[in-house]
Amino acid sequence: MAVTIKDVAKLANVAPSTVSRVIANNPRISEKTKKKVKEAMRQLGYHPNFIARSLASQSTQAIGLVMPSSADIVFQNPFFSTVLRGLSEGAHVKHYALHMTTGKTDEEIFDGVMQMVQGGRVDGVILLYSKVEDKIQSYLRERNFPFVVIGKPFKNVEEITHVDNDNFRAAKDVTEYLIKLGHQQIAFVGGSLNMVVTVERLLGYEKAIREAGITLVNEYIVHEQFLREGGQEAIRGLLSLERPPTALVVSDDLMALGVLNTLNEIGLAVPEDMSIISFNNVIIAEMSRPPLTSVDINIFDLGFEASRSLIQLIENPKEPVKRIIIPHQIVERSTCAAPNLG
Amino acid sequence: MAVTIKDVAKLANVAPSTVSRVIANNPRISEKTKKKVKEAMRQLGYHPNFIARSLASQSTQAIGLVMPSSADIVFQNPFFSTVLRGLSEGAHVKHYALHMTTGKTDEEIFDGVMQMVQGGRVDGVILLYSKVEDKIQSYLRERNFPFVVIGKPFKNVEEITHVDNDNFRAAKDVTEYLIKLGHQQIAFVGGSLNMVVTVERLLGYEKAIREAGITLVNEYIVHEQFLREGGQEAIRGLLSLERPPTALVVSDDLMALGVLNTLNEIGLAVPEDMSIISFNNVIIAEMSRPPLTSVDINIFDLGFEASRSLIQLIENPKEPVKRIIIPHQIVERSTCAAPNLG
DNA sequence: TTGTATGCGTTATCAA
DNA sequence: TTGATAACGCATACAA
Repeated sequence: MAVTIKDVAKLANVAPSTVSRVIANNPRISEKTKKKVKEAMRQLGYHPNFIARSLASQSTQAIGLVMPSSADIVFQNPFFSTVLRGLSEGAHVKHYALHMTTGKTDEEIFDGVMQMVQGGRVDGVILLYSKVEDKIQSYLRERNFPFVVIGKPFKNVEEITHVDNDNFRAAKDVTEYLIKLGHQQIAFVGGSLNMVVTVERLLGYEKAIREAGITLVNEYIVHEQFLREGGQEAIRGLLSLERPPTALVVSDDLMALGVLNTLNEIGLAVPEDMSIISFNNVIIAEMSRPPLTSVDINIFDLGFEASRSLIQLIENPKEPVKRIIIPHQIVERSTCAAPNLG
Repeated sequence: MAVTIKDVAKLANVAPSTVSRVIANNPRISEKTKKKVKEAMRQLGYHPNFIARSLASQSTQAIGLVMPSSADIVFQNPFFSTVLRGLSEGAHVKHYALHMTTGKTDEEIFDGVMQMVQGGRVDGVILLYSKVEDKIQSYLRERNFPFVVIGKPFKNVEEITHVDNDNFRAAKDVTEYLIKLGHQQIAFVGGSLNMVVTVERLLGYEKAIREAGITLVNEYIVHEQFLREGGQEAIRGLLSLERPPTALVVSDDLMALGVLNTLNEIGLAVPEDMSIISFNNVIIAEMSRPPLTSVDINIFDLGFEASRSLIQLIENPKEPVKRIIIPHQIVERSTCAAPNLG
């Protein structure tokens, strides 16, 4: 058996409650006994038992992380390593631990969340993604359980604390950037419309197009799981239009990489024949050839701030709902140029 | 307050212990009361409290995950998303939860492990990497705490359950593959020698070289954090030798991508002027141009088996030490060819 | 087959 | 400033 508070108490000749107070750094305790107790702890190599503490104090000092479906290809995205880093560092500041739940199906994930929450394993939850219709968000709201979403909640935006980029604005910026370069035929290549981020970026794209007085072409809007072979048809479809686009707004770097490859196979040069701008600016953006012009959304900060906000929420339930917008910047590299008007 | 075992007991007109037995699926209980209790649980929406259960049963049903330093660039490697998936699915089978600890420095990470372990937050620990001198491994061994390492332990291999590839063999295979293609000047580009995996791969490479009767050239062995600009000098150094290599064994896909870019800038064609073969076969291996010939090490299985083994170890402390070797396969793509003997 | 009582290692509420 | 003592929610040995 491990050494407990009682062992320490015995050695220090005090009551267990006194030891507990020393641990909690209770001010109403004499320097002398504090020192005595600390010495005993050191001697015995005492370490507090989190489980017992959690049970007694009804708080775990742990944050639950909800990942997207592990079956989903987005799970492979370096995005998650990076948010995780931010999340972890944010939690670390306040000495919170990280508890994870994943699952293959939505059902599995939901069960995992229920277990974490009702099982009292965590004090709060962070959703690492935002879907259009999300049972989990409703569930947490109903139970009034502290949670934060990374991304924009689809419903009840005003009532859910979330950390997000202004994806609408970012997409608009990006599209205007292409327009300024002289492009008029700009296509949008996005992921699943079930993800709020895709919706936002699509809307921003459309807004920019409209504001520029360009007519929206339905065929220019494509949604695909764009990795590997899958994306090929979509791109070929785009190129077989009578007026094929001269530029692409791609919703994710990994997708953009797939697009780049497809274009390469077709024999189109980037940026000469086609401009591409994408989002997230993960590590491979700068490692692709040509290096991707991409929107840096500061993924690390997304995670860091999410942890911070959740902890605030946990420690002060009256904390007002917050919406934290992490800034973004276009990182210009080599995939955008003026259109080839040949 | 949440609904507890007592509430259920009251409603079902039984003792709390009876409810507890129903939960535990104790066979010594009549079908009738079991049904009655289950109905009461359903009616009240009862969920067992994991914390209380953990305290009483001295087991948490949670696995602790130790990641490498989040400051480290390897953290960004898609490798981790994939092991995580495997780990998660393996744990899920036996209803274990995942608890994470990360940190920027080795010190932080070590503290995190101590807290997890001594704080009783987890029943066992999985190390997601293997370093040459690792305080954490010694610590866990001393305390006789169940743990599994993904990779090969540097010390006490016979006494630590681990899940690994035969990296020595894989590197040997790969080198022989290049030799068979006709290469005689083969360089090795690896990561930090503090990682056991690097050491193993280097040894395999050397073995193959020697067995083929080729003399080992010290200048052909390079260790670098090869991402981004950093790798350039190393590659340029290699190329400025009087007899530059015609092929490269690169210890990681991401590194290989960096190498590919550098070669591209220098104006060397792959595989015509230089063959490259790398390890891990993460998603970007097939998305690079040209697509990388890479060793698939079945990352998912690495994680899956690690979870399984740890759980076995936890549930049966007498479980013998195991060494699980996950098979590997060379996936031929487009970065290897016969040397250009021009 | 079921109920009673005790303990798991803390925190927290009273008294002293 | 400190010490008893009762929770916290569940598991389990022992009784019945």
